[in-house]
Amino acid sequence: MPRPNRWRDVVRAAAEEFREYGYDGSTLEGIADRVGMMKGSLYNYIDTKEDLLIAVTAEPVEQLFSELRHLERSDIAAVDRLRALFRLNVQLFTEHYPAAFVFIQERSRKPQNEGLRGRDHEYAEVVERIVRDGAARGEFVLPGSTKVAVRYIVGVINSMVYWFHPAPGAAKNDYDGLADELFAYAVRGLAGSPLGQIEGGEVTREASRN
Amino acid sequence: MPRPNRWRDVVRAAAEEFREYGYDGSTLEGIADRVGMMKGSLYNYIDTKEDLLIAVTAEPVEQLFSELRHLERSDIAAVDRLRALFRLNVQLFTEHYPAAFVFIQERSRKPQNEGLRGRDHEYAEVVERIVRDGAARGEFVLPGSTKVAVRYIVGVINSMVYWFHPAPGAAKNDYDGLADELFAYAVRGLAGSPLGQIEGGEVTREASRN
Amino acid sequence: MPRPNRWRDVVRAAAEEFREYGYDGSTLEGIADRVGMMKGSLYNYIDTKEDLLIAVTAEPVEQLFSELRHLERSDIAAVDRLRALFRLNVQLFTEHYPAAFVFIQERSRKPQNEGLRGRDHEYAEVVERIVRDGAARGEFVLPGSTKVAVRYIVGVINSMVYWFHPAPGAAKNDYDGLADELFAYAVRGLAGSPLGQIEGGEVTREASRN
Amino acid sequence: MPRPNRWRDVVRAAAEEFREYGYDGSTLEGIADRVGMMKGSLYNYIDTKEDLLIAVTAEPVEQLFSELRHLERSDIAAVDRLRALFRLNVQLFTEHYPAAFVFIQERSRKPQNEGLRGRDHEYAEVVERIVRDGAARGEFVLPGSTKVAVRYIVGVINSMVYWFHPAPGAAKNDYDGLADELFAYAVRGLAGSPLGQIEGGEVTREASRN
DNA sequence: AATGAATGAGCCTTCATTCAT
DNA sequence: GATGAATGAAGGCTCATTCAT
Repeated sequence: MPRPNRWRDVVRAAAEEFREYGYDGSTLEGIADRVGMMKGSLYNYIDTKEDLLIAVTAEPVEQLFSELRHLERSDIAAVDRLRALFRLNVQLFTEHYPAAFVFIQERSRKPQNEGLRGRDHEYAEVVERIVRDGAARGEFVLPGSTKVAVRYIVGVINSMVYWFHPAPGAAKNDYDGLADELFAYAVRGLAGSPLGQIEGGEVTREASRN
Repeated sequence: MPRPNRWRDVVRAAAEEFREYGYDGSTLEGIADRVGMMKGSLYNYIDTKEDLLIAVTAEPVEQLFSELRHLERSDIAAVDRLRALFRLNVQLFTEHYPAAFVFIQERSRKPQNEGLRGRDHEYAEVVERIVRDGAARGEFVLPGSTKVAVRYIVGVINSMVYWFHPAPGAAKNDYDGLADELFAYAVRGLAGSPLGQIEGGEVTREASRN
Repeated sequence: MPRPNRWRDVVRAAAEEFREYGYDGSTLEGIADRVGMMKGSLYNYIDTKEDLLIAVTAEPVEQLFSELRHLERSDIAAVDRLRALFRLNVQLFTEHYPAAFVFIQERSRKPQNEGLRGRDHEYAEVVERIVRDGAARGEFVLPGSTKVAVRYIVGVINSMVYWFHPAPGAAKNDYDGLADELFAYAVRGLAGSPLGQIEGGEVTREASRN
Repeated sequence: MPRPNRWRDVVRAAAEEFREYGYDGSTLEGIADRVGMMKGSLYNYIDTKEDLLIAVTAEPVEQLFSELRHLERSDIAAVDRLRALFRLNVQLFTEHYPAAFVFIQERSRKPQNEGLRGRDHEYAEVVERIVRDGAARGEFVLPGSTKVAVRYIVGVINSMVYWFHPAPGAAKNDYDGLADELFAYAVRGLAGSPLGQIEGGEVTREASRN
């Protein structure tokens, strides 16, 4: 009788605990409780608490980057790549909400976290390539430095974790409409040109119910 | 030789410690060290560690809200109010960087923090009034719900704390240009209408050096 | 080699420490030292220091009350019930001296201790029933209120803890003679009727060696 | 303008604080609060906290012993001396309730307290002389050792502090009746010879209202 | 793999005591 | 005498981590 490996449960529990109390505020005992084991048993899976932080974010992050690589290889307009980026992120948040929250929230912690910070930086570089490309092609008009433009986009996307709470059990694409809506703001602003001019990714009203 | 009251020093030290390690990761001893006193002495000023979190954010937050009230009483276009909002925030970040960072970072902690969360909500309401007003006047065009528009703006502003590091000793208005630049993105988007159409608050290139 | 559970040791150590320094004057470290563990390890058994106070007194107190219930069900004269009560208490003191001392000493502490105080009151009620019954049967003659009579008896019994120090390793009934001697004073006073009139429980001189 | 010396207030405050929380559970700040001064100011009156414990009990104890000396010089029957002893104690409790409570409660604390313990012993000696004398004269009949008889009497008297709460503002002799009532029990026991045989000190029913 | 007891370092908080003003 | 700030030594409690079973 094969005993199911509980590593996944452990990681999920850790994600939820970190989500709720933050990394420092979380307790190995709290995590063990969620899984239904003793805190000592966690050390059959990890060496240190920090391992859990890495594990929590690892898979979702790798998945995102894998998809980002696909995206960057595609031969579409910068706007469309940007729209896809928004969707990818919303999909990630939908499927891995706690992990995503934890990543965003913990990336600026002092000790260690080099891993998280490094990934954060890589992500910004992806956005930067899209922005630069779009600017070069005339799709985007940057009134200032590229850097600010990039941070603006990254900020819009990351700040979602503070207000976007996917319904439990939501499917990957359930919030694509929301992604498009936010994307629309990012690209044409609050007062920007009419929506019609941005083709594709129809924004549905229902999407913003969250 | 008068013994100066060190409450201000204590709050400043706490702000910096929280900034660096987060609230949970911070130590009263660490804070006391920065002030140059024993950790026990802190209790001449506070009752619990949590008091420091409140104290750190209290003054800057009150200052911001006081200015927001002024702003809301003014009789200018919604766009202009929004631009002013961006400047106010950047000025706040400039003058109270650690406190602002701590506020943004800690507002989603679980235990307590009702105070922070309440202020967070109030802030969103201010933005909401500006957005609604602008939409009513035709200054803004909302393709989706107001809620998302508001969160978009709030997100753009708040996410600054993760990349905006004012020079030590910077003066209040040193980064108004940066505020305008970010404001421009918020209002006309990455691909929006030419900058010229948005009067006032000229964006200077130098502003984005940070 | 089985690791024995040390809860009993912990409780015993706590009883001795409390006995010696009082609850407030006692230290978890002091208790842990007696058991031979680190103070932090105590928290595998308790949640707070107060738990130890409860644990120390719980078993002896329950044992006493269990025996009191037996006693009250018996169908003997009030004098005899009272004599039995004295013996029960002395036996309790003999077997659980530190715990008994701690109970008596700490029951009037301010914070909490509702448990102790409640038991104290229950005990007085048992005595009251004996006294009332004896008065009704003409065995006792109360010159004043029942209340004072009850407190007189309770006082005589409780005050033993301040001078009665059972020999280490003493057996349960080793001091029954002492109990009878004290009982004799309680019932016939310093100047009372000759001892012979009170049947049973012969008072031995040797008993008062303590 | 003569500033009234607050030493008395300090001692009274300490007595009440000790009464309520015990010596170890009491705080110099709590005491200072009652007097209306800062805890640091207490050190204008004392050198250490222990000084307060001594001060609290000193005067009442000295007063009692002074009266005991008078009593011992008097040439009356042992019974009468014993009755006077009960009255003296009740008067002391009436006039110095907190102090008396503190004395009784703290005398068995471990560190120091040699002073208190010494006085305790002296007191027992006084009682012993009365008991021995009464036994020699045939006023008392001791079925066992003198020691137990003495401890019996001391216990009856001391245990009063746990149930006797004089009305605030009560006068010295307000509870003489209660003293006599208790004395009656001490001398003739619960089942003893009729009250009438013990002359003097009429026991009033009202006395036992407390 | 899991358990539960133990460890040891560290944290928040308390408090008697000191001291410059 | 009084004040308020500071000290420094604990003390209760937490928690990541270890380990024998």
